[in-house]
Amino acid sequence: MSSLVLKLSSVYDWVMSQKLFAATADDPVQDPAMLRIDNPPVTLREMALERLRNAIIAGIFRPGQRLVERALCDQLGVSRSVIREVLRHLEAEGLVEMAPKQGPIVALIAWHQARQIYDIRIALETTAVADCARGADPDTKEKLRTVLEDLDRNSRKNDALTILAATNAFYETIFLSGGHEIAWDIVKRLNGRISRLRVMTLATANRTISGPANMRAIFDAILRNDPDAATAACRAHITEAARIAEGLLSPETPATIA
Amino acid sequence: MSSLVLKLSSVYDWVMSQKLFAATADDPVQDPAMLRIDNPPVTLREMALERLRNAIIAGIFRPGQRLVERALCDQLGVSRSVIREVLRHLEAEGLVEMAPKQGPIVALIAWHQARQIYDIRIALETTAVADCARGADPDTKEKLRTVLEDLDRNSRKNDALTILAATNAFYETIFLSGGHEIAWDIVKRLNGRISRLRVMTLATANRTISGPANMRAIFDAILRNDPDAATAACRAHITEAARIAEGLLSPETPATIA
DNA sequence: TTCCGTATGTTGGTATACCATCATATCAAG
DNA sequence: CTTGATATGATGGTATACCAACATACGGAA
Repeated sequence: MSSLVLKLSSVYDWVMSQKLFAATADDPVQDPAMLRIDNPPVTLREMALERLRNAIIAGIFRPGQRLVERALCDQLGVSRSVIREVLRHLEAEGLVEMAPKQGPIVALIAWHQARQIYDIRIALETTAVADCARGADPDTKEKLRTVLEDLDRNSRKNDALTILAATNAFYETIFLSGGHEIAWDIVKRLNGRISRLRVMTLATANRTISGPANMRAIFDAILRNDPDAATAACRAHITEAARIAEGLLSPETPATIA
Repeated sequence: MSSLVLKLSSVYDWVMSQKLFAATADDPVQDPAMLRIDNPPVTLREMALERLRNAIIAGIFRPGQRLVERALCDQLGVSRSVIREVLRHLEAEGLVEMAPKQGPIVALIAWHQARQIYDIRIALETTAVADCARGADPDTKEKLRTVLEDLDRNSRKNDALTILAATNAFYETIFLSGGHEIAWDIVKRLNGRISRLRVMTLATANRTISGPANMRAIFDAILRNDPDAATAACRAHITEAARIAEGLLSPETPATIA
């Protein structure tokens, strides 16, 4: 770990690949603002933020691990100003905590918190899928179909991070189709906080089977424009994930996952 | 506005009054960790964060207004490092946006976003009040009664910020009694983003009447341990607030409230 | 009068320097 | 062997310096 390096030199392509700009660019057909030159002022801070966030979510930095500022400076190749501003952002996101007298550490997650997160996801995601089932346009349905195909392909390879990305794409499509950008922001943030749990959950054998099955049930309900069925399937999906997560986390020490 | 000064000198008492530490100190009876000395490292950054956040929520800085870093340095009496880290935090909270080529501005709120926020609040708050109604202990009920009394007293004075604080205390009690700390964090943050709307909504005459009435209906339902009635009353409370807010915001220019 | 180029001042982005504090190690006294 | 005091190294908190880029104002030329 001491040799970990996350250099930012020549990461422009990487940044571009992260569709950082999806939030600002709408459908080119409808949005004349698409003509904007939009030379994106990719700042060091933004790059470092994405890097560090991904590193934490991917588990490169373990929960509870100290994030020594000067060490991060070396690893990322930027100054402390940048690192500290990034840490403030991640702190507000809940991914980093400030341990008293110690400085920043990767946030710990207790089961009673994870459970709340799953509950909130149920509340927000069931609303979103129901809305989507009520009025999904053909484009959305087609997109969901494509995402599910990707998921099926990838679920066989059992690459947790890839599956996670596909799952995110699935729900992102649902949320955004119903105009729930803010709710999606919240869910994204919450998912970041339980990312380790999600990876561990996916590693569970039966999860790679029933997870996609549940999502297909949601998809079918949306195709049939059946909000109630979609809600039920969504609730089942998250509830099951939460149950698996509880089995993984609950027996651990009283409040943390290391 | 140019003479605005938010000096931090000798604000220790103010900070203490903000119950910054409520999150770290639990019930002293149950929590032996309460014995900790806990010399709170009140950092300049934390003070500046609270100050600036409150200033934005209170409307001292208007939506869309530029937050020039060096000017804030003068107004708050701290260096740019502190200001910039605070701005990062507020940016992650959604209270501040980074305008391209311009720097930070107070976040604008469009009605289609405000509407989403009210919808999310309905999802989260109905869940919380239902849980509270299911298993509220006498202490919680007593606390709610006290808060409602405060509200009645203050609602006559028509001081929007005070009423807002009492309303927050009401819901905070409900959320925390059911162990929904994370949901309450989310709601708090969302409320910050629509704080102007909330103040304007409260200024509406009939709101000062029906708002407390709705909250009393929620309270009564909790007293009777009637989750369904509590849910309905809560939904009515938020829906009504949203309707008033829509009337205030919707006729405005296409996407912002200034 | 209009248009264009230059100069200037403001702003955010970045890096670095300094300081108080805390944790740890070392060592001496009991 | 244990306890306590001192020294030292590391860490976060804070302030400041420097720079590139942008916006604006001004002035001259067509």
